[in-house]
Amino acid sequence: MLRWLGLEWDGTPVHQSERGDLYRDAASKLVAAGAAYYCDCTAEDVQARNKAAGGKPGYDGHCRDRALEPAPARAVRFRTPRDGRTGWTDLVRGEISFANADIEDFVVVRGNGAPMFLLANSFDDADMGITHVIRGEDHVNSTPKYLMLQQALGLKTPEAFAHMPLLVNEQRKKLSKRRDDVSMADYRDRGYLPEAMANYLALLGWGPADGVEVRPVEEIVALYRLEDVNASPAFFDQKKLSFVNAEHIRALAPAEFLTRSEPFLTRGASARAALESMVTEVQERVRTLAEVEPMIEFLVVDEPEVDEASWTKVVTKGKLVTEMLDATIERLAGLASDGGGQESGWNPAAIQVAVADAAVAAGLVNAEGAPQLSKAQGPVRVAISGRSVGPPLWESLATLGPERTLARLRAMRSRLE
RNA sequence: GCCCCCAUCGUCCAGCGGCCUAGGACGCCUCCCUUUCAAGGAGGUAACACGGGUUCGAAUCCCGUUGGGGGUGCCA
Repeated sequence: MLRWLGLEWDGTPVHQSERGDLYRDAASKLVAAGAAYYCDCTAEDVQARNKAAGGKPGYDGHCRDRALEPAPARAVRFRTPRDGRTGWTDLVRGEISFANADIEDFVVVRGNGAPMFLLANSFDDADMGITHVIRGEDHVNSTPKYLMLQQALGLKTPEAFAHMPLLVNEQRKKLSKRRDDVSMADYRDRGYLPEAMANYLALLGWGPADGVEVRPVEEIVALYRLEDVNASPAFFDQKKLSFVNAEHIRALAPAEFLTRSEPFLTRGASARAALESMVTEVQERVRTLAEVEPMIEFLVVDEPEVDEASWTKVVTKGKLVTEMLDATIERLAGLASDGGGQESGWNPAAIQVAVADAAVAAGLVNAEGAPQLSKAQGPVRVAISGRSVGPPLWESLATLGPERTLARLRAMRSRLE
């Protein structure tokens, strides 16, 4: 998924599950140095004592000076300094610091011997030579612990931290897996381009100085600076994502658009051929790749499904519908038989002329007697596609071909008897 | 509760003491173009949370208030 987004990584992945011994060793060093200690308090014990003490949460340091020996079920806790502060300069937030006294003695290795994530994380980062720790704002509070651990272990701390603004939903709550659409795979499957995704995501919390928001990812990479990221949470706006996606789709070379659309075509070669015949028309209209097939479906299916709303709008409320259909059938039939059955006359320009003629014959004209193409095309469009909106009509008819076009026009005409 | 962070149009971003009668983008609305829909063009709608300072001068600096978010596990 990172690769889909165009993100690469250095080195080989490190699996924390295979490095348990390393973390336990580190914890032992901590204990030996007096920076950590064994604790046999259960969660219930701690809770009970806290309740008795007035209900304040957190570990009370019960075992801090008991000098317990290692034993099964005994956890290792880090001995937090009682005074002083721990802080850092955050690339996006500036100076942040915590009073050490506010940080409880946190568990580093569980009673069952399993190291805690925080220990593994801070150890691995130093071990792998991580220079920049870039993560969500929700990690701010654990950063002092991370720092304390590395310092106590004598490890090198990262050059810089950047705590990015959280992405929030309409309720202004942090995006969550359960509630919100956060799956990249999902966006990919819904027809969003990876470059559009990367582009839009970069725009949350940051903006290019020149104000050009939609642009190639390489440019964003060149322009992006963590120091310029703002610190307030950002709403993930699907509407704007759609816009950005549409822009990136339009920026594609037609051949590339075709290739990218391929996975979304479920109707095989005929769908591909249909799309090929009117790529640019479709490309310009679609906001996601998932919208491609519905737009050309009428060219592929035997009988297009009739959309109720379209029928009502164009047929029920329309005027001179039967007249228009009759006249159109006549002209197009003539056009189809022109040139002794050759299809040379069946092209968008000729079709437009024929339909315009039909409009005049049907009486769909304006005050000057010119054909009202906008009204005239309605019945024809519904007849061939079942819908009142779609790609340009002349091109659509040209691609559909005379036989199917006439058959559909006649079928609709008979429905109106 | 305690700790940390945040606060400019509905949304995202710009603004980092005077150029701001606050700019751009998405959305929405109007008009133009137009064979529908898109695209494109021209307009419009709409914001510096509040209160104190500092300063000749604050959206910009400081303090407080309010509001919002995040964190507070022997979860990752």
